Amino acid sequence: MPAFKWHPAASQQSRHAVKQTIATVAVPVPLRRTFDFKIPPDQALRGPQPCVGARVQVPFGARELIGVIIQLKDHSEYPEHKLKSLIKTLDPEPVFDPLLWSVLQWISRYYIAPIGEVLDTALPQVLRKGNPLAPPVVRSWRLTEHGRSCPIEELERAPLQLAIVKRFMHREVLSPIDFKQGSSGWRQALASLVNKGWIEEQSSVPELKEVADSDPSQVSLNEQQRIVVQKLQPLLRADRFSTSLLHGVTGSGKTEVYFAAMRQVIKHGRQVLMLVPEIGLTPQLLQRVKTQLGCPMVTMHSGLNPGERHLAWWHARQGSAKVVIGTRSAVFAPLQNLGLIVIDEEHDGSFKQQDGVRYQARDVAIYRAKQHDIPIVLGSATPSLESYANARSGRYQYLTLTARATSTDMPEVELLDLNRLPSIDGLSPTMTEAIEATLNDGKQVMLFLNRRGYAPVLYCADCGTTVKCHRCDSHLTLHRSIARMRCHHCGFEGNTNKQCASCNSERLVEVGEGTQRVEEALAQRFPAARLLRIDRDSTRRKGELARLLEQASAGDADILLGTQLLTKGHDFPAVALVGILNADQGLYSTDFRASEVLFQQLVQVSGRAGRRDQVGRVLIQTSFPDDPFFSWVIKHDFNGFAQHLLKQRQACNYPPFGYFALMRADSTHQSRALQFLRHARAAMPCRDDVQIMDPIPAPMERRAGRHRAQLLFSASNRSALHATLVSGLEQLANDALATKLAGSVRWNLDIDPIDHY
DNA sequence: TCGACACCCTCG
DNA sequence: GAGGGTGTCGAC
Repeated sequence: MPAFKWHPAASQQSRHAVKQTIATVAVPVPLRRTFDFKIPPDQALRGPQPCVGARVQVPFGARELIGVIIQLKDHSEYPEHKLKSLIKTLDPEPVFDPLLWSVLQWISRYYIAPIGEVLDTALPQVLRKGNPLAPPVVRSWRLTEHGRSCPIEELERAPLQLAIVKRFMHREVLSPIDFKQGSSGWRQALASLVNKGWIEEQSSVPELKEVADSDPSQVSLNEQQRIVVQKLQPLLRADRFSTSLLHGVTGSGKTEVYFAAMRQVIKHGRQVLMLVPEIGLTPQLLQRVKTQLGCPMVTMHSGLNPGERHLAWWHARQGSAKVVIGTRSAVFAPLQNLGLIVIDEEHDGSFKQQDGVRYQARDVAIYRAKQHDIPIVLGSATPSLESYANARSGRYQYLTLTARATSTDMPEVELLDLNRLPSIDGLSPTMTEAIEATLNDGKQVMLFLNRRGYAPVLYCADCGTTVKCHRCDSHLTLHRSIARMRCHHCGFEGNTNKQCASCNSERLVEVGEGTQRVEEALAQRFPAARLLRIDRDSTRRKGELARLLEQASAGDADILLGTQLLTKGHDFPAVALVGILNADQGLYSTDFRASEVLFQQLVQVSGRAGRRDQVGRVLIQTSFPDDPFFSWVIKHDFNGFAQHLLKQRQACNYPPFGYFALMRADSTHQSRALQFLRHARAAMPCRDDVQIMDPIPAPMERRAGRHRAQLLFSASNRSALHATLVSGLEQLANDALATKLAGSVRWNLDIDPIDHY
């Protein structure tokens, strides 16, 4: 693999190596290069002896940054007198273990991402800020012998201290959270008590508790699950790299298979990493992991505060956590004793990081498994075409679960032709009747509409003007309940006008329907039904989504109405009818992946119908009922559809047969983004096996006040694409005009992009 | 003459 | 990406 100028090959050097005087440091800036610093002589050095992989504090321009040592050497290419010195070293040892280190180096190479940013994303915030590489501790206090023997009357003139001592009568140990509600003077009060020797302070690392009520033996597998687990056995035992795709229809019980595999690995004293989609980390799943695996576990996801994150990271690193379950970024969890990686819903888009370092966590996980020489299991009811193709070609072991675990049949799917059925507020009469019948049966209805708000367009009946966002090329969506117009692309929010801005007409028409409009219509039509709307607007507050989902699956709702938030891996056992109110967005999209995603959504959402011994019914409203797309949907024929898509993709050399990279640029100045990309294109070396398109404006040219453009690269071979980009970027850095443009143009590179916006 | 702002450059 | 330096322009 080529070594890049900005990214010298790093070898994990022993910290006892010959004394080196220069440290090459990766700093967290979006620059694809590293910087050299002088290492002060021993007596002047603050902190432990520098070693590769350790954090250091360095002067950087007018700032001081925390970076990571990439290399130690005795000579710098950069003039000696211009070098600055390390301010201090922070770690006596590398913060990353050698295998994770090599994964991070690979990410930087593969995604052509600045190594400083890569390392930065892999560290918990607490360590990024330069805190010591030490376990997060909580302080607590207990009464000393002296305190016990003293008469509390002595504290009569210090009421707060008295109150604290009284608390120790009920509790042996008190920690800061016990004082959070109380008066603000508790810190001083505690300090005085410590001074007097009444109480003593201790600090400890919060321990991971074993689960008390777990019962790992309770799980029984059905025949298919047992066969799959048997096939996994040799791979789990082999102690070498292997990739398996577990393709199981919705409700087939993939989770039980994961657990069986995980249990076996844990039994042998190894750790397990389980990645789930952002939405998938629900209390429901965590409860199952806890009770069925019954071992110390940590979660890693965006809902944790920095302290909690650090604690989870620490337990993973120490090996005290046997299972780490988390979202995308958990792929960087420090696990030295890793024995298995599981990726649930591997097709899910949330595994792709969409800003900063644009990595695909599934692919990183596979590379990580290879480094650790361990098995990885990808699971989905609707695998990504990439994984599916790999499984069918034999590169991955292909495991299938074709029957639902509870022996219910797959739901029956019917199409409702919107051309023939008049729909009111997004609901055709047939749909309304079906909802009514289901409610009368005392069963749950789930409705899916991938559009939030009340109406996506507000249109003037007199002059035809629509209300647009002034910062984006898009319409403002009406949110009637709060009487605001919102842009779903930049977050702009404005008041609703009673009159048309251009002709003052009051005949404003609400065109199209979002979840709020349907909610209103349903409330009118079925006033007795308990209605739960689940979309980003109704779940804005933290934890609200989990709460609503719990409420829904507990059966405390008759109609669930929601956007794609509803589609992902949550069990609603009582749902008997699933209605898809508009399947057509995505059917004729410019994005070649749109139909793949739509199919996945339809299958996932249909899969919510009819679990627990009742056959469900799925109704899909569409204006294109004759589109061949639906013939596969109706038959639940993922394989047929996937084969069809693969043929199409192969014919035009699209992923997974060809490889894409997308360079995006945006600027406040119209045309500058395009101009920059033209320079970028010109800087790229020409070769037959890499196609570079002409730069084009993005599908939504203006967004949040910035003009956007993109440049698409495609190749039938990854390394050719990679080599082109690397040498092209180097060339681009020498292009004076491009550099000048880059001042006002923001740009980024997306390797294996999943959407082309 | 001052401050606001856009632009540009550097960062070891 | 952030911070600082420089140049431009309008207001006072």
